Amino acid sequence: MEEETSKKELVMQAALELFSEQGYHETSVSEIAQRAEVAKGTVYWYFESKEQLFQEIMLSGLDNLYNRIAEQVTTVGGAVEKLEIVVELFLDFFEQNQELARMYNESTNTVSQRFKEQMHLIRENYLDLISQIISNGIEEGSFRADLKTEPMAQILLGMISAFNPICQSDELILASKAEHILEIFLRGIAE
Amino acid sequence: MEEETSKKELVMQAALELFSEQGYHETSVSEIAQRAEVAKGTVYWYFESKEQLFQEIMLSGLDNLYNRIAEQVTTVGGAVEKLEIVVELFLDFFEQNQELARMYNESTNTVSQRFKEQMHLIRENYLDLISQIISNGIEEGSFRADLKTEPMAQILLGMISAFNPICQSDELILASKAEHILEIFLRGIAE
Amino acid sequence: MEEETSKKELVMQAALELFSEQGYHETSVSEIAQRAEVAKGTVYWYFESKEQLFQEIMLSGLDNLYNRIAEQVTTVGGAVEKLEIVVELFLDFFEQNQELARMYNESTNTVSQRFKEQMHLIRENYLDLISQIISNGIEEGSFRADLKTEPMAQILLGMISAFNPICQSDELILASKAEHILEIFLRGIAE
Amino acid sequence: MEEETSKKELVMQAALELFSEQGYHETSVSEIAQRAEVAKGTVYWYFESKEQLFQEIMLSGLDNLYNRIAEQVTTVGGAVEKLEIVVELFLDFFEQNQELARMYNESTNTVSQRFKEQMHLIRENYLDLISQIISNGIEEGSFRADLKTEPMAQILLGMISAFNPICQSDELILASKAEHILEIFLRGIAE
DNA sequence: AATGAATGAGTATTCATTCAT
DNA sequence: CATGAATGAATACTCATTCAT
Repeated sequence: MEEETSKKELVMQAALELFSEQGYHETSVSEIAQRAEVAKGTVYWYFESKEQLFQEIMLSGLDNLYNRIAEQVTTVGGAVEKLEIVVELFLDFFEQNQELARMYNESTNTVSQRFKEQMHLIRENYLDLISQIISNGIEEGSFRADLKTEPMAQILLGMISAFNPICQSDELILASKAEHILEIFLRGIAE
Repeated sequence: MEEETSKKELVMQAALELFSEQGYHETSVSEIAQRAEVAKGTVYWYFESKEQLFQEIMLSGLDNLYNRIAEQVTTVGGAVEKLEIVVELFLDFFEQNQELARMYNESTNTVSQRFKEQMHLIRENYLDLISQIISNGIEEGSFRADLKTEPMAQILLGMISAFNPICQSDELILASKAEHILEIFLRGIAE
Repeated sequence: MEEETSKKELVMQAALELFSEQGYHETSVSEIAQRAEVAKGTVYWYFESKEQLFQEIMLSGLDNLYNRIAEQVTTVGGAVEKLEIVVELFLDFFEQNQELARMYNESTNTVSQRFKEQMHLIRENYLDLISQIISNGIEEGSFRADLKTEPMAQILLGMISAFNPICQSDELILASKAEHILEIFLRGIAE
Repeated sequence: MEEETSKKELVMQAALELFSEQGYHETSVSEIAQRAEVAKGTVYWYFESKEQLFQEIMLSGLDNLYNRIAEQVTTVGGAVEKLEIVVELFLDFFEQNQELARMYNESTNTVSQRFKEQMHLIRENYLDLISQIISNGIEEGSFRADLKTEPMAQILLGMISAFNPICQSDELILASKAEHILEIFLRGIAE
C-alpha cells in the first residue's frame, strides 16, 4: 500500500550513486540493478538503454537546480544579492551532487548528439539567467556599463566550476568559496 | 633511411587524434593501430596498456604547456604582465589542443589512482606557479594584500576553463577571451 | 455488446501476420500482443507458450486445407479430375497463405519434437489422400499399373511446392502453374 | 608446419554441424566455438557475425554443388543423360548435406535482403542450367516442342526437393528416388 | 622491433514467462 | 478474463591483451 519508493526511483538513485562513484563506463547495468535491488530487466522496463538512464538522471538533476535558482533569485531585489544566491546555490549543488558534477564532465564524449544539444540548452538557460541579472545590475548602476553580459556570465560559471570539488584538493568551506568568488567577480564588474 | 617519425610517435599522434575525436572508451586499440598504420602488437611494444598510452599523452601535453608558461613568464617583469601571459598561453593551448582539454575532462573517472595523482600534481604545479605570481604582485603593491593566493589561482584557472572551446557555443576570438578574463580578474584583485 | 472477434482470434490473426512477415524468432510476444491490441498477459491466458500459439496456427491452417481438399475431391468422379482439384486447391492455398507456407518451411528446426510429429502426421494424411487417388486411377485404368503410389504422391507434392510463391521469382498465374504441373505429372503417370 | 585444418575451417565445420543438428537460432556462437575448440573471439576474427558465418556456409555449399553438376553434365551427350546426372547429383547432395538442405528452408526469413538475393541468384543459376538442358533436348527431338523450359526446370527442382530427406518419412534408397523422379519427369516431357 | 592470429572475460540488451491486482 | 510490471536466463558481440613467429 505504501510502496515508499517506486522502482524507477530506486534505479535512478542506484545509478546516480554508482555513476558518480565509478564513472559511467565503469558501471555495469547489472551493478545498478543489484544496488537498486531489482532485476536487470526492470532497468530496461523503465529506461530504453543505459545511456537514456544516464541522460534522464543528468537532465533531471540540472533542471532541479535551475528551477531552485530561478525561484530563489526572485526573492531578493538587487543584482548583487541575486548573484550571491546563484553562486551559493551552485556551490551547494556541487557539494551535494559531486556525482552529477563529475558525470557532467565525463559525459562530453560519451553520449548522443541529441543529449549534447539538451545539455547545451540547459547551459544556455543558466547563462541567460545570469546574463539577465548582470544586465539588471548595469541598469541599476551597480555594474559597469561597458561589460558584455554574456562573457561575464560565462566567467562566473567558470569561477564557480573552479570550486567544483572534483577539481579541488584543499577543502575550503562552502561559505569561504562563495566569498572568494564574489569578492573577485563583484569587484571586477562593479561600477 | 630517414624514418621521419618514429612508430612510437605515430601511435601517440593517432591516439591523441582518436581519443579527442571520440573519447577514451569509444576508441579501441585496433583503431589506434590502424590510424597509425602499425600492427596492434606494436602499440603494446611501446606502451604497457591502453591506459598508459593515454596517460603518456596527457602528461606530456600538459608538461609541455607548463614548461612553455614557466619559461615565458620569466621574460617579463610585472605580475600583471605575467598573468596576461598565463591566460594567453592557456587559452592558446586550449585552442590548439581541444583534444587534450576534452580528454582531461573525460578522464576524471576513467583512470587509475596513480594517474589521478599525477594529474593532481600537475594541476598543483600550475596553481603554485600562479599563486607565486599573485604573491609577487602583492609584494609589488599591484594586488590587494588581503587575498589568499591559492583560491585566487584556482579562480583564475576556472575563469580560463570557462572559455575552453568545449564548453562554449559562441565563438569569441582568443584575444577577446583573454581580455574579458583579465578585465574582471585584474580589476577584482587590484589594489 | 457484439464483441465481433474474440480476443483469442485477434491474437491468432496478429501472430499469423507477424510470423509470416518476420518469421517465428523475429517476432516477439510483445509485438503480437501489441498488434492484437491486447495485453501481453492475455496471450498467455489463451496459449501456454509462444510455441503453442505457433503450433495452433499452423495446425489449424493445414487442417482447414486438408478438409477442403478431402471434401471437394468427392464431388468429382475420375482420378484425373481429383488430382486437378488437389493441385488447384493447394496452389490456391499457397497463394492465399504465403504466410503459412513460409512458416512451414521455417519451422522445420524450430520447434518441439511433438510438433514435428504432428506436422509429419498431417503430411502423411496428404500423402495418403493423394496415394489413394492415384491408386484409384490405376484401378480405373487411367494410370500405369507399375507405379508405386507413395513416391508418386510425394513427387506431386514436390511439384506443387516448386510453385510455392516463396520459391519463385517469375509470376505465373495460378491456372498456368496448375497446367504445367498436371501436364507433366499426368502424362508421366498416364497409362 | 602441418596445421591440418585451419581454424576458419574448423569453425565452419562446427557451425555446419550444429546449425543442421539444431537449427540456426537454437545454436549459440559459444557452442560453435566450443565444438570447434577455438575461443569465441576466434569466430569473430573470421566472420563478422553469426549471420555472415551462416551465409558463408550456405553459399559455399551450394556453389560447390553447382560446379560439380555443371562439370559432370558436359561429360555426357544427350539431354536425357544430362538430366539424370542433375537429379542424381542433387539427391546425393541432399543425402550428404541434410544440414544445408534444412538450413536452406529455415533461412527464408532469418536473413538479410542481400543474402536472399544471393540465394535467389544461385537458384536462378540452377534453373538456367536445367532450362538449357531441356532446351537442348527439344532441339534434339527428345522432348516436346510445346514446353516452356523455365517452368519445367522449376518442376524438376520441386520433384527433387520432394525427396529431400527432411520432408520424407520412409527411406527410399537414392537410386530409387532418382528412378521415380526421372520416370515421371522424362515421360512427362518426352516427345 | 614488429606482426596479427588467437584469446576469453565482460557487457548491454532481449524476451518468454509469471503473477499480483 | 485481462492487465502490465517485474523477472532473470540467455546471447551476440567487443576489445584489451598475449605470444609465437
